[in-house]
Amino acid sequence: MDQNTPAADQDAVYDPAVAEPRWQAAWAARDCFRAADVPAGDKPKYYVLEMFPYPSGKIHMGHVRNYTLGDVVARYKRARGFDVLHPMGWDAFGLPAENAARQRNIPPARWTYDNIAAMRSELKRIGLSLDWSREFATCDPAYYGQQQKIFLDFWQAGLVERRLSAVNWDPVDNTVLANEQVIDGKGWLSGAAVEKRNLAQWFLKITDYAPELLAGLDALPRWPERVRTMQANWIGRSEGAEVTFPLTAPAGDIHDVSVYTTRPDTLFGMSFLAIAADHKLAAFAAQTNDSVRQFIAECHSAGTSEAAIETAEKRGIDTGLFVIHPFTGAKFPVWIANFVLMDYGTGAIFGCPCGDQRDLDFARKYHLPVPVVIAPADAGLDFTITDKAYDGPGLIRNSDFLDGLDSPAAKSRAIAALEERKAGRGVVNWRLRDWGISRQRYWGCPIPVIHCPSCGPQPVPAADLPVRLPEDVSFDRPGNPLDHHPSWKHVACPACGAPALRETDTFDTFIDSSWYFARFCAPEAATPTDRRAVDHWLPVDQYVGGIEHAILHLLYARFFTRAMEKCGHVGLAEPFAGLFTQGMVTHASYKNADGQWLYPEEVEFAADGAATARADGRPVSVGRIEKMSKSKRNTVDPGVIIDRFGADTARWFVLSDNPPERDVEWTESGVQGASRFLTRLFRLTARVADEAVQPHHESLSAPAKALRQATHRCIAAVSEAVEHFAFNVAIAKLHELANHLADSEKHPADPSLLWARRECAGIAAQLVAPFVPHLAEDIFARLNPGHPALVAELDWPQADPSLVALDELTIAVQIMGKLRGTILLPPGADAETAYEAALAEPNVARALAGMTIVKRIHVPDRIVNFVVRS
RNA sequence: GCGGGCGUGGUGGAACUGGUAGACGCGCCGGACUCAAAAUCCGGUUCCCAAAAGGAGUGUCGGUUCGAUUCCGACCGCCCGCACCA
Repeated sequence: MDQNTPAADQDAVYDPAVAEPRWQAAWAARDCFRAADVPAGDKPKYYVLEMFPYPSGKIHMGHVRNYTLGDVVARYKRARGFDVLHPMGWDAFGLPAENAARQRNIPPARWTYDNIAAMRSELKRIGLSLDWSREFATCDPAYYGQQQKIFLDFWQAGLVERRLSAVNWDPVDNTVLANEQVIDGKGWLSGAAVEKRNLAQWFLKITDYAPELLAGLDALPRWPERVRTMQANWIGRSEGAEVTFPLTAPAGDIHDVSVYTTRPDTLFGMSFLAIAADHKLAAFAAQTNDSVRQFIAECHSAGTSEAAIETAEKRGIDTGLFVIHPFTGAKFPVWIANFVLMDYGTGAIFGCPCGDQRDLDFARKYHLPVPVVIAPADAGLDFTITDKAYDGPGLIRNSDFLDGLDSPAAKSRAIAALEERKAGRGVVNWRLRDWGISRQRYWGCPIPVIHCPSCGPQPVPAADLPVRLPEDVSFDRPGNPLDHHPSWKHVACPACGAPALRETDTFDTFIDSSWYFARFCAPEAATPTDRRAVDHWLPVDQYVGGIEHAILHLLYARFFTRAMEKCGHVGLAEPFAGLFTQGMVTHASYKNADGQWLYPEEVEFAADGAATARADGRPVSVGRIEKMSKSKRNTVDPGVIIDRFGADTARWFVLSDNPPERDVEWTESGVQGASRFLTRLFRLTARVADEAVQPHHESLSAPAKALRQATHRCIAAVSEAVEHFAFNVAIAKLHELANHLADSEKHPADPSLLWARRECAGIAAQLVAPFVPHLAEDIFARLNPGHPALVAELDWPQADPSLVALDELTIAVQIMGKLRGTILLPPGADAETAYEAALAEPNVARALAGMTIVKRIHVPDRIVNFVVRS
C-alpha cells in the first residue's frame, strides 16, 4: 500500500449516533449484564460497584468518569471469566430536594423521581454494562422500610443510644442548620448568628468498634494506603494518661478535674489547666462571674464544625479557680478555652506550653509561664522556648524524678507515679466519636420510634413498618415539615396504647449509603438482606468512588457491616475488599468584563489564545482550572458531548488523558484527539476487514512477525495496566498497537502479514472493548461477519509468551552514574559478558581512557555502571 | 488549625521493587494530498550549544547512594477531609 493513503479512498464510516444505540440494544436483548441473586454456575464471582449518585437532575463528567472506570473493570472481569455483579441505584434522600421544595414549590418526592428518570436515561447512553434490574432509590419505602428494620435490630443489640448533642441553631428561622448552611458563623438564609443548641438525639455506638475498625484496616491490602492512613488517624487511638487534679476549694459538688493527656512525661511543664466551655466546671464558674458567662455564650455562637473551631482565634478566660498538681502540690489556674473540645477525652487539658504549640500560643497570649521540661538530646542547659514549642523526641529536665529520661521512659514512669498516688492511670483513648444519626429534616428515612409519656421511646412494631413519609407536607415555613404535620406524629403507644408522638427526626443520609451494596445482592428480598445472596456476592470486590469519601462514608459503611453482622444480616465484617478513589473532572473557568461566569461554549479563542465573549466580543479572563461546578459555569454537559462525538469518545477521553486517581482537565482538544483516534482505529481495522481472509501461517515474514509480537506484547501490557487501574497507560499501549497496524501497511502484503493484520485487528477490538465497547463490537462484527457472539460475551485474548519475550535488550552503560552509551545483550547475560560489551562500546571506551575502574556494578538486563578514579 | 495527598517538556502525562527521564496523546513545526481550505496521511519536537561530543534538567533547598522522578528532612504551591453537603 502506498505510504500516503488519503482517507478519501476509504468508504467505511462509523457513526456513533447509529451504532451506539444499536449495540446497546443488542446487549439488552441478550441480557449480557444480568446477574442472578444466587447464581447456579461455578464461575468465580466479582462484584463491581461505583458509589451511587445523588439524583441532582443531570449527570456530569465526574459521573461519566466514575462509572466508566467501574465499567472497564466490570467488562474486563467478565471477559476474564468472572460472573460479574454491576448494579446501579440512587442515593436519593438529602437536603437539595427540600431546598427545591422551598424555592420552587415542588414536592421532594416528585423532584427526586423526576431527576432519577432524567439521569437514568442519560446514564444509559454511556453504554455501561449495568444490571438495571437491580435498580432502587434509597427513598423507595421498600428500601428505607428495611433500613428501619435494621435500626430496630441495632437497638435490640445494644448499639443505639439516646443522648444530648449540639446542633447549629438558627434563632431567626428557628431551624437546625447543616454545617454547609453555616457561613462564617451565620445562617445561610437568615444571616443570623448561629447558636449551639443541645437536643436529644439518637446515636449509633460506632466507638464500640473502634479497635476493630482500626485493626481491620490491615486486612484491606487493596485499599489505597492514604485512605487507610486517614481512617487510622480519624479513629485516632492514643495511649496516655488520665490525671485527676483536685480543686483548691470545692466548686459546688465538684472536687476535682480530670484531664486526658498523651504527654504525661511533660506533666512538670504544666502552666495552666483548660476546660471546654461545655464542661460542668465552666457552668459552675459562670454562676458567679458575668464575663465567664459571656465568654461561654460566645463559644456557643461559633457553630459546631471542627474546622471552624480550630481555625478560630485561640481564646480563653480565667475562671479564678485553681487546681493542685499531683506531683508538686503547686497551684495552677483553671481557664476556659475555646479550642478544648468536650467531645474528646475528658473535655479538659493540662496546658504544657513548651511541648505543644497551641498551649504555647495560649500561654504567650495570656502571659502564662512557660517552664521548659523537655529538650532535644543534644541541647545545652541554655535551651529555651520562644515562639516555637518543642514536640519532638528528647530528654526530660526540670522534672524531679523524670529528669534525664527520654519521653517513652518518662511516660511510663509518670503513669506509674500517678497510679501510686491514686491521682490517675494509664488509659487508651480514641478520637472517634459515636455517630449522631438524628436529623431534624423531612426528606430522609423516618426513625421508627414512638415516644410515649409513660413508657418512653418505643420501637415501632415490625408489622407497622415501613414508617412512611407523609406526602401532604408543606414547606411554607422553616423547620421540619414532619413536626408541623397536623396528624402524622400523633399515634398510640405500641406498649400501653396511650396517646404518644412519633419521632419526627429522620436518619442521617449516610445510613442510606451504609448498606446499599448489601441490598443490591437481592433488592427484592422481604428482609433487609437475603443471606444466600449476600453470602455469595459480598464483599464488593472493587469499589470505585471519590477520594472525598475516604473517611466518613467508608468508615460508616465498615461499621454498619459489622453491626449488621452482629444482627445476622450479613456474614462478614469488611464490605469493600478493593477500593479505588478517582480524581475530579476539572475545567478552566471564564469571566466576562462584568465579572460574570461564562460557560465554555460562550467563549471564543483567537489564534494567539486571547479569549472573547461570543455574545458581545468583549474580552474574557481565563480563570483557574477547577472542579466543574454549576456556580462557576465551567461545566461540560455529557449529553452534548455524546450528541457530538458519541459515548465512546467521552469514555475514551476521560480514561486516556490522566491516571484515574488524579484530577483530569476536560479540554476540547483532548476530546477531539480521542474522537480522531477512534475514527483512525475504525478505518485501520475496516481496511483489514476488506482484505482477503488467509489461513494461519506457520512461517512468518519479518513484518508479520514484528506485528504479531507487537500484538501479543500489547495484550500483555494492556492486561497488566488494566489490573493496576493504569487505564491511561493501557490506552497509550493501544495507541502504539494502532501505530504498528498502520506501519504494517507499508510492507508488501504477503499472506502471513495479511493473517497477522487480521489477528491484530481482532485482538485490538477485544482490547479496546472495556473502554469503547460500542466501537469494539462494530469492528469485531465487520472483521467476523456471521460470528455468533458479541465482544461482550468473548473471553479476553491470551498473549503468546513466545511472542512477548524479547531476543535482545538495550542495556545502559554508565560511568559514575552518568549515561555514556548503550549495548545490546540477550536477556539474562552474565556480568562478565556485560562488562566486556560495555568496555567495547566506543563512547564508553573513550570516556574511560586514562581512568582507573574502582568498582563495577551490573544489574542484570538493566545497567552496567563503572565507578572510576582518574 | 489538624489529618492525608499531589507537584516531571509549550501541555496532559509515562517510567516494574532505587537502574537509559520524557512512552503515548495534545499543541507546534515541516512535508504529502488539494485550485485552496478542512479532514487525512508521513516526519520532527525537553532545554543550552551550528552538529558531534558535552552540559543542565522531574516545585525549591539539603541529605543518603556507584546511581534518586522514586528513599529521608525542611520549605513553597495546589487539592481532599474535618463528624449535619453528598
